[in-house]
Amino acid sequence: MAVRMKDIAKELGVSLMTVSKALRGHSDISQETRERILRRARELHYQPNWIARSLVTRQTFIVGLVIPDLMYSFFAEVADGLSKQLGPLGYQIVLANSDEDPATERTQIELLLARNVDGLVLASAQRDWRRGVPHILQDHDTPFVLIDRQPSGANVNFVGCHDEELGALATRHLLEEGCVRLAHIRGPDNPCGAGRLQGFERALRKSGQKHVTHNVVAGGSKEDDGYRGMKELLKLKRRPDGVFCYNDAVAAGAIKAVLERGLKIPDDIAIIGAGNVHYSDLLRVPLSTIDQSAAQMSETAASILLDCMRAKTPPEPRRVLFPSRLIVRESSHRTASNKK
Amino acid sequence: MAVRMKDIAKELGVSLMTVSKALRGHSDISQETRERILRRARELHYQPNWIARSLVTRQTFIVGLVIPDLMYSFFAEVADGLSKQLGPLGYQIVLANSDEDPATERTQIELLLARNVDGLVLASAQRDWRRGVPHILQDHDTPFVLIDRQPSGANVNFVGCHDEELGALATRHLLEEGCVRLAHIRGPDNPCGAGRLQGFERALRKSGQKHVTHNVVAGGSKEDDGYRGMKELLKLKRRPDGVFCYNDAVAAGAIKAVLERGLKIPDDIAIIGAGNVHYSDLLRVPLSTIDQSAAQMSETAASILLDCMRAKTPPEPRRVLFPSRLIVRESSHRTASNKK
DNA sequence: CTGAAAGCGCTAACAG
DNA sequence: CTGTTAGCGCTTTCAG
Repeated sequence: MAVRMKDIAKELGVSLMTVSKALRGHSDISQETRERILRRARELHYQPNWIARSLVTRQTFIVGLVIPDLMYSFFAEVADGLSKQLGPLGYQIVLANSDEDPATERTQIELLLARNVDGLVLASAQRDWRRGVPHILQDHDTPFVLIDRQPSGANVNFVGCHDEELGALATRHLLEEGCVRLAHIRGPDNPCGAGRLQGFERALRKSGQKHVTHNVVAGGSKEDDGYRGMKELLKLKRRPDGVFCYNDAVAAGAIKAVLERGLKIPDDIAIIGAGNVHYSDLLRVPLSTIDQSAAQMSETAASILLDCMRAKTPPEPRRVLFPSRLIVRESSHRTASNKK
Repeated sequence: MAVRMKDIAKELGVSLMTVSKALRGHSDISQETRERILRRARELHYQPNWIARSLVTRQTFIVGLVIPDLMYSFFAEVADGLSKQLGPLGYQIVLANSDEDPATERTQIELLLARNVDGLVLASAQRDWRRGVPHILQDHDTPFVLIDRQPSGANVNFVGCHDEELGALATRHLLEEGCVRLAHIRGPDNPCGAGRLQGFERALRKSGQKHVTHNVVAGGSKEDDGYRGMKELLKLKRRPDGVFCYNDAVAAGAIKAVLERGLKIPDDIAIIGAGNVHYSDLLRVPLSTIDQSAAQMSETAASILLDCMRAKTPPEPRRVLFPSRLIVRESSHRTASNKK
């Protein structure tokens, strides 16, 4: 059994409180007693019981991170960044994987709240934020920051990028590269997937080019979804020559499907993803993508969360949008001869 | 403020105990009272306070996962597998990133234990397991499973593969492909890195081929380490024609360095990694690797841990070694003409 | 079937 | 400077 304060106190013939204070560096303990206590505690490998401490202080030094997927390296990067920011301050992170399912996400959030986490970072899988999660979160006054997935018109902390712009940026790039039969393998049915789709469509409308056609196929957020989506596109009589994929994982799947079919990227089909995942320049065909600054995002999310956790009264919600940055690599960069 | 049992009890005019029992489905509560309580609890979105509950039951339903790196997708796969196994049973996972540093790892383990986690999964960064961690773990009787990183001769739960065999397998493959100037970009200075290195050297000795030379360069476990390691190898007068990399991340970095130098893979240099990370067949040059069955590993680790957590008395430590499976892709597969 | 008493390991507030 | 008292929200034990 682990040592408790009581044990140290009894052994040293002082009261439990004296031990408690000494251990936490309270000033009103004599130099000598403090040292005696600290030494003995060290010898016994004493570690304060955080469960007990949390029960009274109402602080757990735990932050919950809810993400739809760990395998997609974008969220692994977020998790990594968050733990690097928060770890040195004594926080640990509880990971909850919603697997892109709104109901699972709800349950996980509830559990996290029941554990009295000090804060929450959510890449939400909710289709409609307003009806899903808010009231659970509002009952508890646990601060939270949404990340990556933008909730439609809710006044909450958010760090991410403007999805519609992102979609438009990717699409304009394909147009500029001379693609005339565009397609989009869309993401999940949530604000994020919807936003990128809208950006795609808006950019097409604005381009004003009459001869440009387009298609949208169902996708998702994972590699498999991209693979299937692209297969479907390849069945079309007039197959696309430029495809914007919801994210890099989807794009990776799409590339696979194209190469299997024996077509060339970008000559036959140009491809662009989103996320700028850390290995995307090492892919079969180095992947063009829209950078979302994952590292900075998690850094910002962490600092907003910290502000909230430290504040007495909840600060005004902040929304930080990082600019979408186009990164052109081989998968979409057509040589002059290929452009029309 | 969140609702407590006390609130429900007062409101319904029953005792706190009755609520507690009803909520946990105790049989000795009348049908009617139970329903009244359950209904009200649901209406109020009551969630039991796990901190309080844990303090008395000594169960947190939290499992700690300590890994040296999240970005290397192998561990992300482990984290994912673990949470998929344990999640449905009501467990959540606290992530602790040791960043390949033994001291950080120790601190993280101590914190996890102070949080009374029910169990621990460790991909340990300790150089020498015996002097590092055991006594911290033995004081607490928290069950734990080591994963991937094999401790030298300690009788504890372990799930992973035989590193020396893995190294030998990779090396034999390179020899069979006709490489004659082998090199190894080694991993961290721990049993795992050491084992793979030994396998490399053993396979070379056994091959008995006199004209085969070899080199070993310092590396690490990340992409950068591989990049730097390969750069160093490329400086040699007689540069290697076959390189075994500690893991896939290192191999990805190595590939980058080779391509930047304008050399061909596998014709000029064959490369093989380890881990069979999920995107390795999508890499610039599809990566040959040794599969370590990440998914099955985490599944097995989870089930061993569960057995321990449920058992009254600690079961005999189990060690499960998965076979290393060679996966040949383009990065090491030389055409006949290239073989000597 | 229901509830009162005691306590998990710790800290806040105050009294000596 | 040190110690006492009173909980945090829940469960365990045992008496009604």
